Amino acid sequence: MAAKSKEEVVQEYRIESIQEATMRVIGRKGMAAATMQEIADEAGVAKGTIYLYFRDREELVEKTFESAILRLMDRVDAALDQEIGIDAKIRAVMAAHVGFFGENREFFRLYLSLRMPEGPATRQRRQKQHCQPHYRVRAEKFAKALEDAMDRGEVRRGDAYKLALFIIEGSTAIILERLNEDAPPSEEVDLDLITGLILDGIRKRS
Amino acid sequence: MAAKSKEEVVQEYRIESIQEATMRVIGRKGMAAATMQEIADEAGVAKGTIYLYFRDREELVEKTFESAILRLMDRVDAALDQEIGIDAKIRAVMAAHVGFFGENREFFRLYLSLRMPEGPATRQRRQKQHCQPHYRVRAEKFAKALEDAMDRGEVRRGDAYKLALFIIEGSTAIILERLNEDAPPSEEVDLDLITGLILDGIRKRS
Amino acid sequence: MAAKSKEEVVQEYRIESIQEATMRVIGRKGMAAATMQEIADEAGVAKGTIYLYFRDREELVEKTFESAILRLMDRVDAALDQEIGIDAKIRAVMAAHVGFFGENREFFRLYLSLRMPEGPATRQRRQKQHCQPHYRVRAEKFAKALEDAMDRGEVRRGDAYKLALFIIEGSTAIILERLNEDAPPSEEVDLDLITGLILDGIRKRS
Amino acid sequence: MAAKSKEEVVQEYRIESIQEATMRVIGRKGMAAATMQEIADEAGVAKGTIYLYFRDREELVEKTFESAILRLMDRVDAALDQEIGIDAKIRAVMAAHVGFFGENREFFRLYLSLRMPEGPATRQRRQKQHCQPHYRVRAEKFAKALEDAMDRGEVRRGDAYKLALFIIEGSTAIILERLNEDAPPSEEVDLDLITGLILDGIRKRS
DNA sequence: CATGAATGAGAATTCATTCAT
DNA sequence: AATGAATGAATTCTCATTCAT
Repeated sequence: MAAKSKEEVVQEYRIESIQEATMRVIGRKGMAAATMQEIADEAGVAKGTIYLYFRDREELVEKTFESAILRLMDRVDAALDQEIGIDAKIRAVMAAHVGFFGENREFFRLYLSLRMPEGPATRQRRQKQHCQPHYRVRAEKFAKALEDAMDRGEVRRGDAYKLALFIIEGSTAIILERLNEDAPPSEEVDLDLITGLILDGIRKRS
Repeated sequence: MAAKSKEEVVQEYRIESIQEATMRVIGRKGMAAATMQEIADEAGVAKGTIYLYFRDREELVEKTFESAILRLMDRVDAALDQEIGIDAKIRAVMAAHVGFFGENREFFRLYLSLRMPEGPATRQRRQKQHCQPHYRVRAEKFAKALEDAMDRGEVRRGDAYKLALFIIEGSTAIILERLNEDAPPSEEVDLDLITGLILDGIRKRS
Repeated sequence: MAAKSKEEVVQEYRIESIQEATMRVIGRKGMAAATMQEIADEAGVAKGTIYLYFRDREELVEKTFESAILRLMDRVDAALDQEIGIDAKIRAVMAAHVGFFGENREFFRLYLSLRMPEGPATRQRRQKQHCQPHYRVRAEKFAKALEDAMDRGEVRRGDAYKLALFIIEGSTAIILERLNEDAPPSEEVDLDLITGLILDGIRKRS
Repeated sequence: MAAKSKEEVVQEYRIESIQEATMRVIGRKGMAAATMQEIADEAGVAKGTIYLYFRDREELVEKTFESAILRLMDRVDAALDQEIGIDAKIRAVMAAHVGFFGENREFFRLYLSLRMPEGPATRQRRQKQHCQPHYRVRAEKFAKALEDAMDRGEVRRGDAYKLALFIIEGSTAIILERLNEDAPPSEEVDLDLITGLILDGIRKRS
């Protein structure tokens, strides 16, 4: 059995604590002001140690972003994979988002900095952006669920990918707003708002 | 008549061309990699000249962002101020966005970098964030239009501010996606998609 | 006879007001922080105008220093040229210093920056130091008076030049201290102190 | 025994060699023209290394000045603390000065730049002037010795602080003159001159 | 003559990255 | 493997000087 050697365990632990430190520091100072030194201090390791596990700052940030977003996507996948109606599915996906960002508030800044593709010709100083795929992957997964619902007649036909983009970004805006609110309403209230909006729009119907 | 002296004209021209250069360079390289030197080169002036018109890099970026966003908001305001139903109004607002971003593609990166409040404790190195207000102002204006529509019975009652956030961010995602598409569909198609989604949701109705 | 043309008068007036401005700004900000812009503003002329009358910053500062020190030296010369005993002469010289610095408080900083030879190999960025001569000239004039007094038997024989240096710098220290005192004593008191020290030393005699 | 760890030794060595380089460069180029790059080159380290040991240029210059002046003051204190008559004491103090400046010729320019309080409103760009105290402290220590001598009847009563200023600055002038002389006389000759002048003045007595 | 916008060399400072211990 | 002192490229910003108007 894949029994991890002590070295592997230590290694994984290091990687994790460095990534957590990275997220905390970027969450605190913002992407541009987060220095390797401060990240190292936060992680309780020496600056040089970081370079044993990550090629450079860019890779560190990217991998940190990726591993967080993967955890988010795991939750979202779990929601999407359920055999439930599109109503419940959307609600579950949104609940996954709300829960994740609530538990990982420091991820916020990192997410804002890297979530979107930066278009062509980006590869400069900071940010060489191999991250773009995730954005698409996430949207595509959601689009797939929408297409299934379209097939089942639950949802009107349309460009599922763009709908997915709209829904993800729109709901993210609300979720991030929650983080800034002094007294956010219960999750239920915001979830109702989001799912209601997505499913039925804002138009009043008799 | 407020006849502008020659100096004022020249001054305005300088400011404009520097801001345009700023937008182009940030559009090309990204916020972090855009250096004063490259902006100066792009604008065809010396580095020092920029400092005659802007206190420092921060003010340059901020003012550049602001003047662009003001142009966007002018268009949006024009759309919102029309005496038309919420359907048409939303479509007009979205059309304003699509048009603006289509004409100002370089603004994209700058917009992504500065549009959102960065939450508490941001005031670091770069970005003292006087930009935040615009984000809220824009959302609030839109929220006001929604509230009016609620009063008129066109729209279901709900948290207008959060609805506005959702709509703005969601539609922005689609608009930005257009910029990356090799062969974007006609504006009409995307506008139909967006307004349809906002007004009626995705649910299929018999 | 040398009737000054209007142009010459204007020219002299310009030079004078620029030099006065230079002294005031250096007096206020210190040598290093005094910029051409601020000097121009203080003088009420454009930056470029200064360069019509002075080759560069260095020449401006030097000439400003020189013209002030020449005024000081005129007073000192007047004191030295009197046909009076060395006691009275020293007192008169010191009175000239006290009076001059009292009237030209802004000169203080400039004086501190330039008074002394800076040794070999100075010619750098700021300060190419053609000013050194004055320091020596002043000391030599004073030394000449001491030598005369030695010849007349009023003063013990010794290295008149070094005595002069000692006396000038020592008394300057006291005079500058006056400028910093909130409530300086009457000039007479400090003059008694200085001349007493120079002439009779500090030793108590029966 | 406070055995220093190797790191501490290395650290102290670095600090010392950077400070020595600072003194040499300022001695050679003058305060204003001494750049961090040249100081680094002179010290044989990289520019960045200096910033590991000193916050900024100002702190570097200040600390360099201070540590030199402290060494001078140690010597002066040793002279002042001796239980000897004022004659011998003054001579010893002056000998300390002569010796120190002879051994630290590069300190000269730094000393000229920072020794004196620059009067009110100095706190500008360069020089926040924590250096002022030393000037006063040194004068006050010397004044204290003079007061003791007054109490013992060796010295006439008078404003001890101003006398001290006079003596320090006056003798410094002579000592600095030595540094510029091609063939300075023996120390003894100058010391005789200085102490004679201070104690007995220049007046010839029968 | 006077102006002041424009210039660009040059200075301080930061920080990702390396490498000897 | 871990460290952290050292590095130096890169960046921002300043300001003396020039020159077209």
